[in-house]
Amino acid sequence: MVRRAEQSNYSLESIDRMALVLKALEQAPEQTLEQIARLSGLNESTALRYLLSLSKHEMVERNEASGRFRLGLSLFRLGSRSIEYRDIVTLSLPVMERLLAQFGESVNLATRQQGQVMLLRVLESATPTRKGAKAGETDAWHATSLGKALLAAMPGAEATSILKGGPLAAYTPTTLTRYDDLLRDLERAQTRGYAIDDEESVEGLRCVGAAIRDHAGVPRYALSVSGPKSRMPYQRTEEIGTAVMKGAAEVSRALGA
Amino acid sequence: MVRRAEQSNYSLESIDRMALVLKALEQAPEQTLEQIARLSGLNESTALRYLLSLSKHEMVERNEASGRFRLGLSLFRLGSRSIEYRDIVTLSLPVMERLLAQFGESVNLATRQQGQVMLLRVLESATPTRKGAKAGETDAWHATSLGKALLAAMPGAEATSILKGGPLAAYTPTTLTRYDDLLRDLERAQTRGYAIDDEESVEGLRCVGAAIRDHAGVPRYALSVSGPKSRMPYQRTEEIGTAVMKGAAEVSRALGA
DNA sequence: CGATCTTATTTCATCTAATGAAATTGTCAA
DNA sequence: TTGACAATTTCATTAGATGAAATAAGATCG
Repeated sequence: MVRRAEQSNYSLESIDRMALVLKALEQAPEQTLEQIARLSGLNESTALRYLLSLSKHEMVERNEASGRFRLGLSLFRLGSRSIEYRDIVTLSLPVMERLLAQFGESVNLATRQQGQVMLLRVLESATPTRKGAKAGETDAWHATSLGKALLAAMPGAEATSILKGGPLAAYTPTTLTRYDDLLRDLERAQTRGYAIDDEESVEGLRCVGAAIRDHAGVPRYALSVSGPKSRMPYQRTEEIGTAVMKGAAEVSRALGA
Repeated sequence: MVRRAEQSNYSLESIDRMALVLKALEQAPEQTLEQIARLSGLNESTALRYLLSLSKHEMVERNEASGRFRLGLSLFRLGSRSIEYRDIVTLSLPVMERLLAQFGESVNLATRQQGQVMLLRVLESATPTRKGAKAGETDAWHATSLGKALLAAMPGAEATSILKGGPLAAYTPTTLTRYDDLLRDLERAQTRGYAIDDEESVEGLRCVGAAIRDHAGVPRYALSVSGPKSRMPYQRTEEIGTAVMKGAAEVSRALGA
């Protein structure tokens, strides 16, 4: 009954082109036909046809006044459905709620998506100082506890190939932009069991994160707690880190790791 | 510069077929090729090609063990982007937060999408008893305060055409399933300024909602507060209803109504 | 108020690339 | 082992996608 497709040339070009259009629309909130054509590399006629066709299904909308195009609400509906029934979301929710209740800081769940780290769910701290990250956003691999927790948990070769994808951008003065520093940090995370982001992505923000392994033992998700450094002194970081690690292990077990 | 497409035959069939596939995938969390082909009306070969092509872009994923198909995480990412920059979401957030703080009950924002009422944003009450609705879900027009608030605010002919779409399904014993009853209820909502859902969609749940008008005065969104009837006696319903109505008017003004 | 410019939309001849019936292959269950 | 079932691949056919060029609608400027 189960047989997996092997042919790579088994792909519709129109779907690839549609994906190019959507990828272009992701780049900015609202764009003109010209911009979209340029970004997607499609002929203007073709880009317009894709945009109008997608509009019909509300996957693309346009600003009535300016005629510009933007991503449509059908995508929001489909996207909501796409995580609704995932085990990872339902299984980690109780753990996330417990961490939020215990420490009062924001709790985040992320996964790998198209080579990036994407937030799946965010439980926000009730305090006014919070990062304000939203599910669906993508984070840097090397500058967040979520990304580093995943990197530290995966085979070295895989981590290397991800990091080779681009330079280590500096988001703050403490971002680890040197390869050696990062590798050492990942080793520390490995022995410690959780990764630390000490203002490396956002100034004033400290996070601790640990990887979650799926049924096959693959580190596919990561759990983190993040808060302003004023409320996250190093001693507390250790305490929270241990709890995050335990929580991640608990979810891993629930997934059948 | 702005010229609007008029030709309806300006649409790519491959995009229509892709939409059929995605629509089929929305019906259930995970499906076999056969189910998807049947639901979408496509030939199995064709359906498979679309599914594999969409998989390449992570808009579709498959269960490794069973080979079944499901909606992919790219859609979640795209969907998040699609509401990120909308005025309605940013403008109503402060109002929603104020209502949550004031009454301690869940606050919901919805819009029309593909002929249905879809939740755009939900701020959940901190109490354990809460509906647990999630953004992206769709609600019944005739059995929720959000739907009824929209119906009551739109021209009668439009409301009628929406309601003619199907029978008035009964979700609870108090759901208004008779056309006359519903119309009378909508009239009451009109004079009152907000709609009430008194356990009409979920037993034990009471909601009050009001419509938000866009810059052109079209009732495009709705705001509601929902809570268990134990905490929503009629007197409080009135108080909250007035606040919701005022909040909705505030957002309408912010949108330029 | 008209001319000009910019950008979106439409047309249409060409031929790429999508289709689906049938054959094949892999898995599961007996 | 052997069917039975469902997924995958092949391939001849032609539907339907493409893009260059023409057109139309606003916007801007003099």
